Amino acid sequence: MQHCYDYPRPAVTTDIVVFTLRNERLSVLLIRRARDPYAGYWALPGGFVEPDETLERGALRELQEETGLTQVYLEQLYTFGEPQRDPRGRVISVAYLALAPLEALQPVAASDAAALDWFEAEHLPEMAFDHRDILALARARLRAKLNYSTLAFKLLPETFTFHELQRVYEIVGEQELDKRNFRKFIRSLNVLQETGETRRNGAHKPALLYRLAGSAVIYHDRQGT
Amino acid sequence: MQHCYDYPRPAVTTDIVVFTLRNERLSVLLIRRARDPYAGYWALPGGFVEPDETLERGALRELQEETGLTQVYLEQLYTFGEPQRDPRGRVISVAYLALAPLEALQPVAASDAAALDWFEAEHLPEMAFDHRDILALARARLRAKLNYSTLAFKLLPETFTFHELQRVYEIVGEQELDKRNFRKFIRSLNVLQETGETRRNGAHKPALLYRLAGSAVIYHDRQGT
DNA sequence: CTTGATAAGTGTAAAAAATACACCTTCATG
DNA sequence: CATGAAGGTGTATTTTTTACACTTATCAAG
Repeated sequence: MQHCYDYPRPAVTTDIVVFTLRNERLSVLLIRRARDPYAGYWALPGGFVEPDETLERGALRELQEETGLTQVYLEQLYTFGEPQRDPRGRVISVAYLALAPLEALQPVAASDAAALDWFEAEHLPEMAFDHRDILALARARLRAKLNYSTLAFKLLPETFTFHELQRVYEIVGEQELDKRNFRKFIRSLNVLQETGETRRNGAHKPALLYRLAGSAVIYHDRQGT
Repeated sequence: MQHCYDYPRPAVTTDIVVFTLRNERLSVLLIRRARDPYAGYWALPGGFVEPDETLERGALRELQEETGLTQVYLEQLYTFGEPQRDPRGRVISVAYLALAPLEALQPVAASDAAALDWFEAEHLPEMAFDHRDILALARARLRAKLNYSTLAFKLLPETFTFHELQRVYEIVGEQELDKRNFRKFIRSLNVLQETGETRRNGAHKPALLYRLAGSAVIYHDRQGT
């Protein structure tokens, strides 16, 4: 069945940049393209938006279909619309930034795993379309928002230690932080809740476990995107 | 001539929130809709993206066609894609934030002026579609970016006095600022260039005129969108 | 069960940044 | 040439950020 319009229309897709921390590295989930264009190259998960779904639901659906992931934090990143970005024709892509702890990402195995892999943000393979640009923007955005949002927490499981949280800030922010000052900074956000539990982690004092307070807002200080 | 595709495609439009300062108020340019849906309501300028133009060029073209404006600062704001946002069918809109000094906006008179008007951001008329939401987001974004960007300068003509710049920050930020501290803050950005000129403005000391240094970056401190 | 190794957890002093605040300058007008 | 009005300037105080070192709880090995 054909769908006809009086004027030409672009195709609209979503592309999702899924970041997680693996082996203390910021990593992104990519799919190896089986067919042309860019056969053999790696691409962001994503696909066409369907008529009755919101952009965000479309992104979540594509992510589920292509990677099996369902439990991720998602926010809109930017819309890419260069006329020549896809050689097959005009394709406008609404890019999303997704974050999740590695634990939430095991469903990846559920799908066609051969074509799926994690890459360190520092060591990307040859990428299809303008996906390298999209990824670069996602990374810059994530890094910028670290300091005035609670995005970092989205890379951790529900409960976590102070040190784990600090590592997120250090890895994403690409700089080492002072332990005492970091704790002071986080406490000043007033978003931490003690769980009462501890985690024994080796031959030393066990660490207290925290969770993000349910009432925690995403933005603090200077609000913005 | 019909354009046919194997799958349904949404229409893609741009909508542009043009802010300026008028009578010491943050104001936005709206167009009165002549026909249904939302006949008689006010809407943001914008329209369909053409096959061979970038999203940004499309936004600039629509702005020119509908309002006569050509000299504005433009940045992408957000993409709105709720399936029901337009009763005529699926329309995805890439919203842009535009800023310009009132002086650059006289071309407004060039177009069908009867249907065009400025509204104070605080006193908006009944608006079509989800344009009120778009406007609210644009306003929040502008305000948030004041403190870590040079967006405020985009609301001023090429040369301006310190006091005029302060008024921009006060009006957009919705709070009064201390004169001496403000000057210290701006100087610390290192983006001001003295023109050597002054402006006589009444029975008092004339004000020095400045311009934004050509090398000035948009972002300072914490970079981000 | 004592000892040593390891990461967790804590406070204070110094430096930097942000804030509060008042008077002199320059010009136009009468 | 006196007056009124906005332009322009510096310093002291408070707040925030940074730098920095020792004690605590646990495990493993002797």
